[in-house]
Amino acid sequence: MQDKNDQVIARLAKLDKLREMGLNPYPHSFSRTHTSKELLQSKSDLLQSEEVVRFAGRVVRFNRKGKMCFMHLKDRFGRLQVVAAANMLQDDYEIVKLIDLGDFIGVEGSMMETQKGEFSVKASKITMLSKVIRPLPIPKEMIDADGNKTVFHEFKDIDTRYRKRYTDMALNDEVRDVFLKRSKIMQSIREYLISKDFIEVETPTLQPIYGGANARPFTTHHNAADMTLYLRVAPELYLKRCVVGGMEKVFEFSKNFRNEGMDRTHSPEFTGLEFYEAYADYNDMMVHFENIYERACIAANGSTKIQYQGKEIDFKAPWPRLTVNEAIEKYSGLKVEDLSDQEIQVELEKRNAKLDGIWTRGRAILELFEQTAEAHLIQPVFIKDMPKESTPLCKGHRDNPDLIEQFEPYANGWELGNAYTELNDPVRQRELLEEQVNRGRGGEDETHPMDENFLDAIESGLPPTGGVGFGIDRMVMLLTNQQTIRDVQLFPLMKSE
RNA sequence: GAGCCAAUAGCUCAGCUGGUAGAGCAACGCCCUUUUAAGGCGUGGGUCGAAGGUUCGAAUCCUUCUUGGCUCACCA
Repeated sequence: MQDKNDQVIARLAKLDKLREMGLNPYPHSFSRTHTSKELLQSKSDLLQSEEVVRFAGRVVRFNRKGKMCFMHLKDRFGRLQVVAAANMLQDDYEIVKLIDLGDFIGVEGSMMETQKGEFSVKASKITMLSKVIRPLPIPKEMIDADGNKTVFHEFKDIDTRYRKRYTDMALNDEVRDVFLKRSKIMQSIREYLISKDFIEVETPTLQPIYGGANARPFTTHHNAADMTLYLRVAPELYLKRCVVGGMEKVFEFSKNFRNEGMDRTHSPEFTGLEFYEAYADYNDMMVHFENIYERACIAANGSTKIQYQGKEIDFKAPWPRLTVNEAIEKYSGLKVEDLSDQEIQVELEKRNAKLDGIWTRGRAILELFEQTAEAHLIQPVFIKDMPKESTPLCKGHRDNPDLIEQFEPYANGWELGNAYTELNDPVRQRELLEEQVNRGRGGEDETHPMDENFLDAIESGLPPTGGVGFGIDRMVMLLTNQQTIRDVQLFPLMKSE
């Protein structure tokens, strides 16, 4: 190993000693009779029966007292004290002398209470399960009479914690909790969609043509086929092919990759969920969306209400629906319908906003919405009926030719997702995609490639369909009160040290 | 991409206007059979993020770089 400090050397010496004693410091398994949670649950029975239990975990506290030693072992459910006394353990007490903080050990013994009343395993046998050779900066904790926990010398260097997430998780319970909640959130989404008869599918991550979102892709190369491939920016175009194929209701948890900037809410790889339902429209999708969010919130927090950075947000369904124009009027008093293009531009200038690329009335209205309304959208709300310039994949509005049937759910001022009554008119679809290819990406030099195979699919018949896409990471951030996307991704990308 | 801030022992930090590196925890040795941040006595541990520069002398001042954080910009 690279850096050998005194502590590593001391642990390697203990490792040798264990081997000299004829012990395997890395045995193949250990059968537990109880986890820490199970021991606590059967506390009174076990104290009475003096049944022999087998318990294992990582040593997170150590208090040697001559020929006696108190340890706390931590498993995934919590920590529990082990009392290791020389007269009980006989030869095994030699092992106790070679234990360091961070080691995994297994104990066998009966349950007891110490003089201070702490429920503990009275060890009659100790087994080293994994000798750790690198010191773990395990903090000391003090719990006062009121049950408040104070942590001393906490492992908190942010950079190191992301780079060594295994250590971070082992030491900081709150970190592991976030990922437990993430798992519960994903599970609740999956259960909801499956209960509504959706089929979970997997579509390509490596794609010869990328699409479905206006984003810059990562590029890679397949050697044997000698072809350029892209990591997907969104699964949308493939999921629609599934609907064309008759699957009717499909969803996918999709790792998406976008070769753009990184900040508090953007990571180059992130998880999206998209689902599509044949014979449904965007109104049906709003119902699914608010149900999914409400259930996920309950799964993670046991309530529809959360605190996010001091703000209370209630995800209880149903959520209000506002059109873009209604939202602008609500928060600025401006009636967009009555304003000329000129007047809209004046309102934008008043707010120091400028439009990159080609000026169109629709894009200007969207910009005005962002300037006036977005920051106010703390409680969950659906913003719907965007100007038609917004996206080429959405169907026109049934009542207004200037609008499309798109909605974006908002909460905490964040755009949480994006959904449409999907465009299924193949002639119109081709026109819009060709326009996009010709236009390139709003003022930038890169163009969006034309996906002929996707158009062929739409030409082969997409039923009326509603679709939704949203970011799981941002959802987990909200529902676990985390401020940065790195805190909800297990192993976030870091630059090389 | 811009501005500001930070990087010192395994961990958490101190180190003033430049004088040759410090604490607590952890580690090592000894004592201790009911501890709870256990305690007592003793010992070792550092390329002060990296590279240059100024100076008799740099952790400290200057420059550049690296990594991270915050704010802003970009990004449907």
